[in-house]
Amino acid sequence: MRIGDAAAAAGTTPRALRFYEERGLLPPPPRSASGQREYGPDDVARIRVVRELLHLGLTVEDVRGFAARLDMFTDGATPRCASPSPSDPPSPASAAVTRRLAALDAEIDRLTRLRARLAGATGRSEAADTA
Amino acid sequence: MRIGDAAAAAGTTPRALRFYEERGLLPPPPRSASGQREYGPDDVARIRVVRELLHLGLTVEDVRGFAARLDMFTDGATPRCASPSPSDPPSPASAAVTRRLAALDAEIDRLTRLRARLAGATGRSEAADTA
DNA sequence: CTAAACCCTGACGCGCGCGTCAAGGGCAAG
DNA sequence: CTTGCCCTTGACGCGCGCGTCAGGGTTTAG
Repeated sequence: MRIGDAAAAAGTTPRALRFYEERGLLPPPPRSASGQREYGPDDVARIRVVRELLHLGLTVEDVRGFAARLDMFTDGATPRCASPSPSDPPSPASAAVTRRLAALDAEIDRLTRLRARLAGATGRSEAADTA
Repeated sequence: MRIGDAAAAAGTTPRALRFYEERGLLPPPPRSASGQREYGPDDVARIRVVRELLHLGLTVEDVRGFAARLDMFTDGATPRCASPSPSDPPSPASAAVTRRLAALDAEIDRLTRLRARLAGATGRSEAADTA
């Protein structure tokens, strides 16, 4: 299948696929004689995984870090970093997840404090909780 | 005083002052014969107020919305939107604050959900709370 | 008088995940 | 053959709050 169909099958756009490829999230697919990209079903599965990871808040940089091992996830539905033994060398994936969690916590923290300061300085006093 | 001194007195940079002026957060100050901006102590106070509001999470757009009434705050230390009667026509300031609070809440909400999904999908389960 | 330090305007850079336009070539249907 | 949609690469746009450089003029201390 060509890029448009692959993109549609994965729920995204051709532009996004070229972007992922350019940034190293997808391997360069084979080309037809005229230079057009040729994707297979496995590629579509991989694209879905990449998109899931991005939607989970990982950055392009994060995902590129362990792009080579992404095929391990293409069979399962949701990526689960099972830890066989608690003292394994941390995989680049779980390291990226840890960093992202820390970054998210820091940002949530910052915004929460900001909200408190803004509400406090203007005389309001509701809470902001949804978790 | 010239722009460098005014900026230093307010704890910021000349570039920021020109930026505030360009975006309508500060009134254009008088110029010397050679075109250099001339600031007074009142201007410094106003700059401080603008910076406080920005640090409180208001956007440039927000602050520009009620820039004309900012002088009301230049004598008090912390801006307090006292509400004389609970059913007043909302000032542009408190409207902006309300919008910012809502935007902050929405963003905190989004990040919190994102964090939960990321933690959940990878098998971790700590909480993220600091408020 | 000269050099240093300041001021001016205008314009690009940043970080992110693509969207969008531009200019050209390919591919299947009528 | 033509029509019309799809593909290719390359480059800019976005939103925010300035930082930073370029290429000048001004002011001030020695």
